[in-house]
Amino acid sequence: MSAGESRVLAAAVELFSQRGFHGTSTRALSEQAGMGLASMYHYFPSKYDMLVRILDDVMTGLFSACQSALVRASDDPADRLDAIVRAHCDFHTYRQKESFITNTEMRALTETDRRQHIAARDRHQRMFDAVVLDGVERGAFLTPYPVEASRAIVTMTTAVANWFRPKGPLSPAEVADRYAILALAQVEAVPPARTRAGRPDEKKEA
Amino acid sequence: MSAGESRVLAAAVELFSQRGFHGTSTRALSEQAGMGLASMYHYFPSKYDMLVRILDDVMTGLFSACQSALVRASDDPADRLDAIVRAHCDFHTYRQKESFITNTEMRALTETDRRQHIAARDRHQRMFDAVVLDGVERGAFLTPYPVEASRAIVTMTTAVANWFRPKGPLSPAEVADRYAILALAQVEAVPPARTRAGRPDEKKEA
Amino acid sequence: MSAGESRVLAAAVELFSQRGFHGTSTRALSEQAGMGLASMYHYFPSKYDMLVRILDDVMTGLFSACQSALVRASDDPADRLDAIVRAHCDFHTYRQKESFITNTEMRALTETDRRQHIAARDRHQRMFDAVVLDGVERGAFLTPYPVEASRAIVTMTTAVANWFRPKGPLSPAEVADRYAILALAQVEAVPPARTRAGRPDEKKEA
Amino acid sequence: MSAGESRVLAAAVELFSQRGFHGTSTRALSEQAGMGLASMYHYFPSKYDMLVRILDDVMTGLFSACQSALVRASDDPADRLDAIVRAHCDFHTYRQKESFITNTEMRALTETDRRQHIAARDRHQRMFDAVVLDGVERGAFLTPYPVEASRAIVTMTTAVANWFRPKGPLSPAEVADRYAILALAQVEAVPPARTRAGRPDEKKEA
DNA sequence: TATGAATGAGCCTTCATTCAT
DNA sequence: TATGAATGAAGGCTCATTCAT
Repeated sequence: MSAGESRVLAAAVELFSQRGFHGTSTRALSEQAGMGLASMYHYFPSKYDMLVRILDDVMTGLFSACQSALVRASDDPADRLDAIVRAHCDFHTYRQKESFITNTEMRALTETDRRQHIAARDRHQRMFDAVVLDGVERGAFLTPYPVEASRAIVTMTTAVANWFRPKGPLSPAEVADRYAILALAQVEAVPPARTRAGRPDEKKEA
Repeated sequence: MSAGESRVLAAAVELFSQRGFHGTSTRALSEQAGMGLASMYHYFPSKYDMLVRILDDVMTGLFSACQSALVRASDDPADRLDAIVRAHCDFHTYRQKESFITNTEMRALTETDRRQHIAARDRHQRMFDAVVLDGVERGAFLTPYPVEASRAIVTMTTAVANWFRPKGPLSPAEVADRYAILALAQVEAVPPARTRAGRPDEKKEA
Repeated sequence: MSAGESRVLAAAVELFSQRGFHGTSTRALSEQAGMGLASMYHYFPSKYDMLVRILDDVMTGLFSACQSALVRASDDPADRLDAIVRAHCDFHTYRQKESFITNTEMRALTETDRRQHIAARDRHQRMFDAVVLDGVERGAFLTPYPVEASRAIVTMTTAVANWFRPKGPLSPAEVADRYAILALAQVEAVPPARTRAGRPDEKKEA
Repeated sequence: MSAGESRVLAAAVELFSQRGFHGTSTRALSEQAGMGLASMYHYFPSKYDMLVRILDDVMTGLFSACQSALVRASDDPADRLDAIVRAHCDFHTYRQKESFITNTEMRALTETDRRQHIAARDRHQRMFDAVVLDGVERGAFLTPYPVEASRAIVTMTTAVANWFRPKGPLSPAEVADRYAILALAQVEAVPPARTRAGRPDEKKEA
């Protein structure tokens, strides 16, 4: 990756995360990148391609980070969940802006690109599902809602990119620690038998 | 609210949620609203004002929904958390599009409006914090990380607006049920004593 | 003239003089007139018609004011010039805003209307020319440039509408007094024999 | 000044003088300038800035033209007035359109810019005042109303831009000659003792 | 590699006017 | 007489992109 290319990419990450894709003009990008407007077009054929590049990088990085975390982890379900949650969390603190863009600008993609992106997200979600379901099968996790728990874990960890501040009270590692613990709590617990009044639309999956 | 006004607002909710604020043109809005472009300006002085109106309505509605849920709930901490999570969850399924806009378009606000909005979100988050911390004080919740748990609960429930599909497998009530259970699991559990290798940046709040 | 009509006309005089014809919106006019936007159209078929009405009134008023001043004046050339200059001057202080509009908004007229207006201005100018030329013929005025003097007198007096302030140091009558004197000075004087180097384009009327 | 810039400026001078600032659309300007609409914005950040530029250029040019005329003139009061009137007159014939815009579009300026512009006009007027008052002090001019005469001279000469036609009977130099003579006549003359009936509002400065 | 100049399409908004009530 | 609602056209300006240099 040439120096110019990475300057442009950094500018896009910065501005897309601050103002959104449609809220960022090419002029603003070129200023942020410290080059003339036309020069950017030597590195990317269009503004849109910068977005695609960022989202692709994020999904690729996220996937491989989680995968290699699992590879390094033991066979213990709790360990595996711990590992993948930490990896996911770290990614969203260390590469916060790119992650945030991924969370918010998916809709700027073309139909085709969006389908691809969603597919990648689904594959990613399924990595978490697999860990949780494996734990349930092996009796390590007791949650009656493994799929919902898995999704909740991914979304709450993804949201770290929305609120994390490097100068805040928690370091990335501390955030990861705590989110790993919260995640485990969700899957290990068995819900208390609780009587609650039925609600009008309690119909599906009953 | 006049008929025209609500048509415009509905159009804005629909398109802002699909394409984002900056990605929605006033022409598209007027077509969606079924009126001439200039006619919209009888109801809203600008596109921006539509956004502000939507975000204000969401924050107001969210706040009052959660507050009245707490009013109706018993004094039991688990009951109170259950109530507020359900209320929050319901809001994000029943008023999904508006909620989604709130999640994604905050950055389109002016500095002043954004500050106000963030203040409202903070007050809202503190409602959850208060419920969790109260449960911890009274010994009902054992989590060592009440603030993080509270934030995780809010964010994972907020994210419901991102993925929920009315035609999906779960009804809003079922989603609310399960998220209430997952939320409780996060605060009730005490983390297992677990030995883990320290990580390089474990420095803050140690 | 109905009450509504004169309110509209007063609003038009006020705003056209302040912001110009093209710089005044119908909405601003309706607010200034204290009525709804559509109501104005009961009194004038269009914004343009208000302008035409104002300019017509000015030209009519100006013409008759000057003419009746001449009727009342004696046969003495100096007296006649004095009378017409005072009348002209008074009109531009007492009906300052309308006069100012006439000075500046002629170009907003359609081709046809502009021709008519210019014809009226020319007739008006010729009233002054006649007074000056008569004085010259009768030996009362010595200026070698009666036509230029006449134009200069009209334009400098017309410009009174541009700078006169009712709260300024001079009353309308004082302005008229002095301008009458200045006008007489221009026509009565014979230029001193003055030797001056010729200038490159001294060609016409030589 | 780039070629594009002066093409835009020439277009603005042409159209603003014909139709006024508010009556000229940017599209019309771009056609007159022979370039695309967006291209104009390489040279001027807004239509308004073109106006400001024109008015600034006029005031600067007018000021320096009059000043250098005085520098070149002798010490004789009549000579000085002759020089400054000629310079002023020439400016309004040679740069007629810009001058005309200055006469008519001052009101399109923002409050701040207008104040600046008026200040410049006042300084300019005071140049004339100084010449006339100096002549009076030194006994060369006998007019009892030097300030009014000075203003009348400036306004009648300024109005040359309103009526002068290059193809008309008088060359710019001839106009300047005659206006210099008319101006001198105004200041040199002493008004005849004239008895006139008082008028109702003869109150101020009595 | 770099960029100043250029532009067609589109942006948000306001325009003068009409019409049903 | 009065006006709220509506609109097609036009307003000034910015957009992402191209191209000659």
